[in-house]
Amino acid sequence: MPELPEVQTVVSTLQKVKNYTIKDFSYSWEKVIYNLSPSKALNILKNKTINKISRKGKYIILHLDNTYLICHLRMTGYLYSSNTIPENSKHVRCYFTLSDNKYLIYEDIRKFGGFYIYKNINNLFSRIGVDPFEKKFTEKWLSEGLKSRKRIIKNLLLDQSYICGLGNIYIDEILWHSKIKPTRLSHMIPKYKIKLLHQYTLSILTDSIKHHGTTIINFKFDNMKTGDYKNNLVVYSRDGQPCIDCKSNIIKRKIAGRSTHFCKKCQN
DNA sequence: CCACATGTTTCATC
DNA sequence: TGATGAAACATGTG
Repeated sequence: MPELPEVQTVVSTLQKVKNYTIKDFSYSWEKVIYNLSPSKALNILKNKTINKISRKGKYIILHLDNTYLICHLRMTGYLYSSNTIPENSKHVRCYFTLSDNKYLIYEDIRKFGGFYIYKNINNLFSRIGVDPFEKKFTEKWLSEGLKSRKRIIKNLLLDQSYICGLGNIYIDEILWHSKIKPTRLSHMIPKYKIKLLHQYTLSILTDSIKHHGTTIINFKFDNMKTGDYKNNLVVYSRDGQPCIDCKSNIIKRKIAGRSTHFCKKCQN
């Protein structure tokens, strides 16, 4: 479920585990760490301190001593800290016991998400592109990227190796605000719309972060809290309802293999 | 039973 | 090469 604003929300609330040390690791699903066996993971993580918690794209990065513990929530991941382990929660896939009787707990209904453990952060950075909140994300950079590719804009914006952090919901929202049809080829988008695309990418993500992201089905953070940017969505999950600008019906179609919502009249 | 779900990776194919 | 689409991952809901 989570895209950039939801992941940022999680990262903000996880600041409270900063300076805690990992003492133990327990799991109920052996594939919860993508690139290592659980026993090797424990060997590496044991007694390492969480020095910093940051984010790139949809990845949560825990900076340990000489090691990175990276979490991707995929569709239904829920990473939070607590003083107790939940007794009757069906979906706890693993948890890290921290110093001072704190826990870092990972729940995941669909088991798509999980962790990577890397010595070198370039293992991650080399496969993902520019985060919209990085300095590199300028109108000029975006414009050159769109012109040099000839791809359906929805597909391109979903491509995490180009821009990382955007997902299905926010792309639909950003394209509506920018008046760009999701099937438009990237090199055919006029300059003034690229300017809008750049501006709305930043303003919509910023706005959503202020609302702690969007909870439609599963997104939770901290202690069962939910985001309320849902009330600000203008196209996503509003198919059949009137466009807030022109009143014609919002269309839902499969594009790039994902359900895509847009206004036929406003977006060209 | 079927379709669908805020994501990413892999593989076959154009 | 580069892009696309389908499948796989696994579970739940309507």
